[in-house]
Amino acid sequence: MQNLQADYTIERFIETCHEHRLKITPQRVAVYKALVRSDRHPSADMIFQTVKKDFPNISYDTVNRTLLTLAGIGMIDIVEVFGGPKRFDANRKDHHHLHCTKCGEIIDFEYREYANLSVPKEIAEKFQVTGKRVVLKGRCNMCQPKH
Amino acid sequence: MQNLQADYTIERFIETCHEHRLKITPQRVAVYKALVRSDRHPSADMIFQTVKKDFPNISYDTVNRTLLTLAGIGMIDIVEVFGGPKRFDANRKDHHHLHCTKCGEIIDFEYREYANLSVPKEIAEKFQVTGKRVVLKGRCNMCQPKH
DNA sequence: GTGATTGCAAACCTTTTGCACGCCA
DNA sequence: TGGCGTGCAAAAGGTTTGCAATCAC
Repeated sequence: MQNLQADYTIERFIETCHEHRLKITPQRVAVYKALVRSDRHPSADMIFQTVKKDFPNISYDTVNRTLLTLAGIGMIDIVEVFGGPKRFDANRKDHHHLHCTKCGEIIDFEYREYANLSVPKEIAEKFQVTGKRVVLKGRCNMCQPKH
Repeated sequence: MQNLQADYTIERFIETCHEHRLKITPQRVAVYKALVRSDRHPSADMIFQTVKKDFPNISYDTVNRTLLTLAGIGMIDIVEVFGGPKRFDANRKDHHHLHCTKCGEIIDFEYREYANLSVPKEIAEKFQVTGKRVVLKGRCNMCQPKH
């Protein structure tokens, strides 16, 4: 997973914020860093718990609003879930998801063959597609029924 | 959308309930029917509003619990969302989703070419895949930026 | 009859909102 | 300085839980 994060730099973060007229605050930087460092699609609360260690005074609200703001400008993603709190992702690489229907975990994977997924013509005409993802559902390693 | 629903019969519903030792109650039948008739991935509350017309005494709880129970035995699906309440789907056909990042709508589509999506070998070894879905993100017809 | 299911109410968790203060540009 | 962003507190929305009464089998 480590290499997935190579593309992120704080400089880039600052640049993108400027483009969108967003102020650079220590809180925003901290939230973004925490998200980039995680590979577990954390919820706002998980990020909050992490950031609080360095920023004891930060509020949950700020974390949540920052995540929504960053998602709004496309700097991070909101990940599809099957219930429960929103989960976020700073992984900008083309990747796909395994979803365990038992424990709810969402696991990233990359797969070249999915890169060229075509979009049906009728859809491309009406719908401006900005992202494609394959979601595989099933039971993860830990949740397989034992015999 | 009409044809998507052809496969559903109450007989089948009853049969599956029996297999799983679930009792057939009027509430369960009503909830299931309401879901089958909808093509909009309704939330528990949307189903509740519908069923209430015929069943003024049904409680939101019963609706919600019924949906979770049916999802638990695989008779219906919980649909991936990007925040907000759980959404359900009784469409058992192989289909895929358009997700509008603006209004949040999730739209079904079918596409033959996605039927044969391969699963990476490393994943097939560890992960018991029970479903595959392509999720396209973007702006729907209504939400396209106007010029 | 008996155990599963329902309806109700309270509790819980996440997200949203309004506002005054403080900080970044 | 001006306005955006933060922290706080309250409200709103969705989901879960416990329990007594009821219903399907």
